[in-house]
Amino acid sequence: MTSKRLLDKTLVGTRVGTASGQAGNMKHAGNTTGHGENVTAMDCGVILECKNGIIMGKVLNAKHLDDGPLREHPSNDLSEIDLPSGREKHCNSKKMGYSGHDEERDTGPGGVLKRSSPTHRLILNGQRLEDQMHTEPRTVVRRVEETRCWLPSCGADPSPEEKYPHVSSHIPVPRNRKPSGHADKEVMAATVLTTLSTSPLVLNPPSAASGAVPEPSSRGWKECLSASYSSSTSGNWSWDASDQSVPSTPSPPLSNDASKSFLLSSQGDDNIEEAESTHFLFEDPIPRKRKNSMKVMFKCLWKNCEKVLSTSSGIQRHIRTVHLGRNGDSDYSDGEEDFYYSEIEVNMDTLSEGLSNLTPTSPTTAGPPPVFPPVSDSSRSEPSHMINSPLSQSAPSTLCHIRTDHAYQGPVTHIRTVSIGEKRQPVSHTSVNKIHTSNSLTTKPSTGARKPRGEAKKCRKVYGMEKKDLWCTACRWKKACQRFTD
DNA sequence: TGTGCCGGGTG
DNA sequence: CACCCGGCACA
Repeated sequence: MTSKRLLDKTLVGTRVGTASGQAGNMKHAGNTTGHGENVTAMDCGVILECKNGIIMGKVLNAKHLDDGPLREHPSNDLSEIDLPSGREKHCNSKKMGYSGHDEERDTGPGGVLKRSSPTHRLILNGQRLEDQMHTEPRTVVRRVEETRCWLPSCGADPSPEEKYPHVSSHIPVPRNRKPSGHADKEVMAATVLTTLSTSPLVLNPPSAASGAVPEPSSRGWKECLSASYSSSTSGNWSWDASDQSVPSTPSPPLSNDASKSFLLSSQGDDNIEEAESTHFLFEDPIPRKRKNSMKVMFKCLWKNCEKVLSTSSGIQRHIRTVHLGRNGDSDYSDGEEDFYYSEIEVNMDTLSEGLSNLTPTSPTTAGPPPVFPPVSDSSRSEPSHMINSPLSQSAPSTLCHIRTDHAYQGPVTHIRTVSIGEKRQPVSHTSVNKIHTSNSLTTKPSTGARKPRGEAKKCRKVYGMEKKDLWCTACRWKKACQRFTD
């Protein structure tokens, strides 16, 4: 397990170019990793090195990283990539990453691939890379064999005898490919390279990047790779080659709008979670109240799930049983679950408030990520979540009393306002009541909630006990006065 | 403590 | 429903 994670985190730590802007986007979406310009990704003896926007692929023994010079192959020498269609979806649904709970990994400077990117998980021939690492001796240093990109957009000329269907799911493998063993490593290497190419920085190197990127070569493999992915048969996600934006995360399949959080774009039916995620993953505009109110939670990243559990074991079990279809009774874990959840810091205080405000009917939950408008001085002191909440828009931020109609009060109409601090709520204000019940722990049950006493004199005061017959019926019945309403 | 009135009981 | 009242919360 330890070794696996070590390898995984190495694998994910790849960065191409400087791309600070893109990296910033990714940072929003999750934890990042990577360490600067030249980053090496290694797994299963595959070394990927990114220099000036070119992915250098190497296959070697992980154990021999320090052994002598390594042969490097420019990106246009990417080797054979064989993604059986039956596996590709799986591959796409996996994220290449590490399980990690290592904060240092998570926050590496300029990182690109975030650990919450299940897409980058590499599974080849039904076997994960780390599995290979466990089963194969690492004693061979091999170079990645060269092959031409066969995709049409690359102008490649794949051998006619290769019957691979269309594009995307397969990249033809030379027939002289070695049937096993090292070949698998080569495949892995190629796949790693391919997977890494899905990085936004690779597909869309920012113009502000170092500028040292050799444009022709990078464009070539960019086109190949993006075209390959654009026609992915996974069906869950894809992006057009013309669309240079990239799914920031994989499976859970995501929007191709990398500028937005994957959570924002893909979880329309789970707004609460969405908002939470937004809150946690984006740069938090909401000042946290107290540090000691923070709690680490574990959020499932599976599409349309996003279950949040308080323990890593719990979330692993959830993923294992619910998403991976494994035996829930078995405690066996190869760590794959690690790739499908991420840690989030939950501010327990704001969480409850946020959940309260983000009811399914809340208009704020259906829109884009919150853009906090300039607020007035008076509202600036309010909690941030109030700014966009429906309540804050329809009601003054200050508490105001509610005057409710009563059956005894007759056809008296009021323009009523609802306030958080109010105890009593008309039954018709269901959405408001929801907010209150979840927002205020001190809210009492329906019994005992009273409206504030009115200022006006009532029949008793006006007429006195002596003239009780002059009282309104409500007063006589000890009900809310009909005659002298507030 | 007086007042307002909610909730519930009775017919 | 109409009527009544116990009991609570608030001023």
